[in-house]
Amino acid sequence: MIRTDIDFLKYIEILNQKQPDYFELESYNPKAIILEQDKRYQSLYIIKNGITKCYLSDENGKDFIQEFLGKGMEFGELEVFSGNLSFCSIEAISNVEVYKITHQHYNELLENDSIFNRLVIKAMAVKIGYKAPRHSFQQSYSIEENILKLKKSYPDYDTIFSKNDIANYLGITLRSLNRTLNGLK
Amino acid sequence: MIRTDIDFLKYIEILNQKQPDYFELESYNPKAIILEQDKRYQSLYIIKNGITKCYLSDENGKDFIQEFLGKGMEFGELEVFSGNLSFCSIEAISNVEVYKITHQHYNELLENDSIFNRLVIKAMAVKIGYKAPRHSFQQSYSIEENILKLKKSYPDYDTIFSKNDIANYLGITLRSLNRTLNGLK
DNA sequence: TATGAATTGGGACAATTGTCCTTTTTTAAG
DNA sequence: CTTAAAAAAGGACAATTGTCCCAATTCATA
Repeated sequence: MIRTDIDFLKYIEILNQKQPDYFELESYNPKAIILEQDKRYQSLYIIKNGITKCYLSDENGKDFIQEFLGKGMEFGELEVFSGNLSFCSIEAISNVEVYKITHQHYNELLENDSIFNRLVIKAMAVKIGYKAPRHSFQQSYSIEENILKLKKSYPDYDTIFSKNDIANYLGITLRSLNRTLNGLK
Repeated sequence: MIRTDIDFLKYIEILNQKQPDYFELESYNPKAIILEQDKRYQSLYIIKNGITKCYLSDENGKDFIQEFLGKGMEFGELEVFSGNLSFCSIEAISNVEVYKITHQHYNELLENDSIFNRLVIKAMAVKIGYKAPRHSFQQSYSIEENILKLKKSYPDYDTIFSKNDIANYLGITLRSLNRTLNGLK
């Protein structure tokens, strides 16, 4: 549910010591929008601390939460390769610290640092790999089974996230979430 | 709906001329399983020709089609980085030709050929980028809207794919698909 | 061309989930 | 401490979608 990548974070912190001019440390309060959908950015981010949500908003104002991102997760990196506008928004849930790096510096690292390169590829492979099973499960199983699964892997999920976020993560309405939670009691 | 990556395919064919010992050309008939979920592989594939479906099967035997893959799409590459068993199955829909390359050779190319490296990263970025909007749309909109969207981008989708595949792609039952198609007539 | 298998189509009903509201509870700010 | 706003909870009803069938059609192959 909350993705992390500790190896990547560790390596970023090593790099940050070697080349402090590559990274900028930023802080955000809960509810701050760090990255906004459909905007153009020159930089991307790696989470040093805290939890964010990554979500898509559609024209009706409905949000679809893709994932919750924690330590070591990067975001805004896809735009380096596609050249497109950012295709999701990132909002801080807790207090969040991020390393910010420009596309240009990121590209330099990718080309000149093979360890960095490998870590980035690996992170992307993981991102591809976990999405499909989740969406598959969400579509094939009932809301009840989805909540039970969530509870199993994150017993205290309901203390960290709002009901609304959980519903948006599961792709259901708040009403359905409440109803199902009642059924479980 | 049918993903392709022509730039990547072109580059693979250039590489194949330079280093013919890296690639093996294989052919499959419709319905052949090229890659099977939960098995271990030493090689991965790039599609030279034809259409395949990439799907996950759950324990109840339900299939969830992630994508249809066409020219230039690679599959089985995630396992190079994760070391895990294959997490989806790939089945030929039309006659299919693929380039097969071992994990080892693939890794060598990644490390020594920066153009190849960049194409692989780009392909992964695209894979990450298109999944989320699709699943978001599928969850937020009615079956009818999903079918209309499909028709728009692939007017002749129903001549290429079976009804069952379309239903599995949309994450709905065959019954629901038929009902909705009737409503559209 | 006969025959069983796969694919397509749809009726009837049940279950699930969403929509629209209203109420209660909690939170945050003055 | 008061008060407005946000979050949580849930009633009533409607709409959507699934389940379980069975019939018709097409396809592949002996």
